[in-house]
Formats: sequence, structure tokens, C-alpha cells
Amino acid sequence: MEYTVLRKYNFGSDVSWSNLSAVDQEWIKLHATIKHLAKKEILFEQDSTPIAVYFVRRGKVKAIRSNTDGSNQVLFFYVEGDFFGYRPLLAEELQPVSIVAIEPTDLFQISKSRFRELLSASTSLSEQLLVSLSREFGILVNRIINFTQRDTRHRLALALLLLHEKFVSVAHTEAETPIVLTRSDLADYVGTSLETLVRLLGELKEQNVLKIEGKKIFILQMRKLLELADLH
Amino acid sequence: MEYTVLRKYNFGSDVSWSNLSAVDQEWIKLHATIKHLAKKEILFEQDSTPIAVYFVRRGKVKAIRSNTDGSNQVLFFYVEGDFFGYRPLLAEELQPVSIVAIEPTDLFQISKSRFRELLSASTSLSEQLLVSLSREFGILVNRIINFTQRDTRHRLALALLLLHEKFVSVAHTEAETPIVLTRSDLADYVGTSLETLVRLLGELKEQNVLKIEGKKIFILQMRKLLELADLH
DNA sequence: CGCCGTATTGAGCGCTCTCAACGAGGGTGG
DNA sequence: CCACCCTCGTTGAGAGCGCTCAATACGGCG
Repeated sequence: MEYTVLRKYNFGSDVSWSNLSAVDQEWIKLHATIKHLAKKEILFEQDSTPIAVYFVRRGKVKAIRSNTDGSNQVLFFYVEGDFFGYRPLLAEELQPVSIVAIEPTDLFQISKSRFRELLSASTSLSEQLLVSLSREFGILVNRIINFTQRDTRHRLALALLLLHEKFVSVAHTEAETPIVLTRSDLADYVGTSLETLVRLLGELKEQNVLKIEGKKIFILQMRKLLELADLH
Repeated sequence: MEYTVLRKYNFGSDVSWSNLSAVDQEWIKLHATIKHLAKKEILFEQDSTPIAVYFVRRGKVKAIRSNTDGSNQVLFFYVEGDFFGYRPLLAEELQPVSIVAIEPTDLFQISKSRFRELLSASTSLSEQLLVSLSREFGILVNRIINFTQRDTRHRLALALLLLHEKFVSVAHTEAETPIVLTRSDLADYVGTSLETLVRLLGELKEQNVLKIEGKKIFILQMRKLLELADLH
């Protein structure tokens, strides 16, 4: 499968719910609280003090960094099974990003002290974290390269591939899975303006690479996108 | 000191020689081999299999990512005391970058197996690594924001501040410490073209923010650079 | 049905890149 | 010691990508 190249750019599932040991899962179910977020609801703001770590049980959130001029950068999307919020906690830092739900979302919330308990009790978890952080570091490096050396067209192609993989992985349906995001969120993820994004999507639609139905973006020609993304 | 803001962008010394326990230092001195690099010598290439981790004893190296079109991106500079190469080893991945000496350099080289020994023997080290990786993660996020949302002028100002801190930290002299790099390396670090970099340096020189003597760049007005970098 | 958030399309401009030529400086060999 | 060469640095001109501003269409939800 040629898609393995994507792994260099996307977050694998190293630290995801399904990779936890059964013991850790049980422990969390017992000690975590459930938190529900409505669409657009903010879980926490950047520069706030972290108080907990989270697993996504259902739904999707975005991790964004806002600028003084009102522009945003979407750093990550977290979907069902994803684990987040542990880095600033480990590093004893403030939240580098804000977390906002992009659809109704349920989270497991594990308080800071509980998380520390878990971490010291489960050596496998801390090892997983160490490996995972190392991996994610490489991924971020690739991302930087992408932003500095690739033009918007390349970045969009890659973004679509990555988002597709992520959305498919949690789709509870047999049908072709579309990417469903606002144009703004997609633009903020690709790192371009809303207008430029719309124009490029239009291009890809013309070339029958994509099918677009409102917010739903279907990938028709995966191979063409891979060419456009031009990974190496 | 207003420079604390810089910490969000620069690699702290979490995992540096001086932060190691005396025991770990002794262990390394005993088990590491010394490797000397001439200027421009390549330590290893990107996509090669990692075989060791390294401490810089003397000198400076750059971590670069080369593109098919011949362009480079400098991801990091490592100077005396810095530790590098452990991430791909932990993640069981190929080298994401090439390491090239920018001046004559001596390294401690610790083989993969030795490093694993050290890691399992020293819990303090693995804890340090976990914390450090978490911190560096946040720093990379900041870096991405910088590349996506700041223009070249901003990025240059920040780069000069960061490089100054880094160079000062290892300067064995009382005198004002210049940044000494080729224009190409600086351009590849800032993420711009050689020509644009030269022009912007010229501007800063005109405004008496910098003094430039060949490769040596002296910062005359730190405060002005901080304004230009416009951190938040 | 109307409203407000979202999406689309157009026009114009500015930053930064590329291409190109020239200058300077330092190292090396004769 | 000097001349040459090669790398590095500087400056100019032109072009294009992607941004901003602005106006208009769409569409879902009350």
C-alpha cells in the first residue's frame, strides 16, 4: 500500500484508546469523568493551565492557535480514540492551543493527579508515551518542511489525504467517507486563506479529483492526490 | 527579563550535558567514543538508520532536511552541551534529518545498545527525556505557527534572537558574541531565499539594529529585534 | 420566510521568489 | 609572496503566488 508514506505526516495511533492495555482501559473507565461538548464549545483556551488529559469517546475536536489579528492555525484534529492534552501536563507548561469541538463530542477527562497516578502505575504507558512523543516529533518536523517548502496546492493535497485517513478510521459506515469540515477549518489546517482554499478545491473538482457536496468532500482519485502531494 | 518569551521558541537545555546527573556523565565518559568532524563533514544523512546518539563536546552542527530540488531547511543548530539523535532511535525510525558540522566539532558518540542500557539504568534520564520531548513538542508547534503566520521579517528577527542566545550560551569569551553563520545557513534556518535574507539583513544594518562584519552579525538593539519579532 | 453564518467569485496588489550579473574575500598552489 | 580560483555575498529586475478587500450567492435553522 502506497499510503504508508502518509505515516510520516500523520499522527499514528500510538497512544490511542485501542492501544491501551485492558488494565489501563479499565482503570480509566473507573476514574475518568465524562465531559460533553456541544458543537463549537470550547474545552479550554490556549495559555490556560492544564488540569486534565482527555480521550475522545465520540465526536471531533480541533486544536487551534489563535493570533492577535484574529487568524487561526489548526494544528490537529482529534477524533474518536485519540488521546490529547498530556504534553503540556508533562512539561509543566500552559496549553499551547485551544481545543474546540467541531461536532458534538464526548470525552473521558482524567484529572492531572489521576493521570500521574496512572503514569507511575503503568510503565507500559510511560514507555508508550516516550515512543509516541518521539514519533510525533518527527511528524512535526515533516510538517514544518511542508509549510516552508511546499506551495498551497501541495499542502492541500496532503491535507486531504491525511484527513481522509483520519475520518475513515472512525467512520461507522460502509459507504465512502467524505471529509466534513467548514472551509475555514480546512483553510486554517492547510495554512492558507479561505478564498485561496475555495479556489483550489474548485480546481480539484473540475479535474474530477474531488466531488463536493456542500461541506462534504469526497476523494474520487486518491492516486492523483498522492501525485499532487508529491511526497518523498 | 523579557527574554523568557524566547523559551517558547528555543530549545531549552532540558537534556544537555550539564543537566545530566554526575553518575550519568561518568557513565558516558566511560562508554562513549569521541568522534571528530571537520567543517562541512557529514555525520549522517537523512533516511539513514540511526546507530547512536550524540553529545556535542565542542563545535557546532546543523540538522538539515534536503529537498529533491536541492533546497534545504535547517531545523536545528546543536552546540556545545546539546544532546541529539535520540528521538528516531526511541521511535525506531530513520533519521529525519542530516547532520553536518558547520565548524570543527567533537562529539561523544553513544551507540544504540549503550544508550538503551543507560536509559534503563537511569530512570532520571528517561523522565528527563519524557519531559523534554513534551517541551520540545510545544516549541515545534510555535515554530509551525511562525512559519505559517509570520512574514520573513518577523521570522528573521526571532531567528536572530534565538541564535544569539544559543551562541552566547557557549561563548568562551567576555566580548559581545556575534552570530557566525553563512548567509545560506541563516536563510535555510529562517526559511527564506538567500537573496531575501541578504536584503533584510541590509535593512537591519541601515537601521542600526545590527552590525555586520562579514559572517559576523552583532546585535546592537536587542529591544528593537524583540519588537520586530512581535512575540505573544 | 427571513436571517445569519458559510461559501463563492472577482480584482488588485505586495511580498518574496527566481534569474542573472557582479563583487569580494580567503585559501591554495605555483 | 602573489596570482588565481572558488566559494560566498550583494544587488537589480521581473514575475507570480497567494493575500486582502469587496460584493454576491447559498443554505440551514429558527
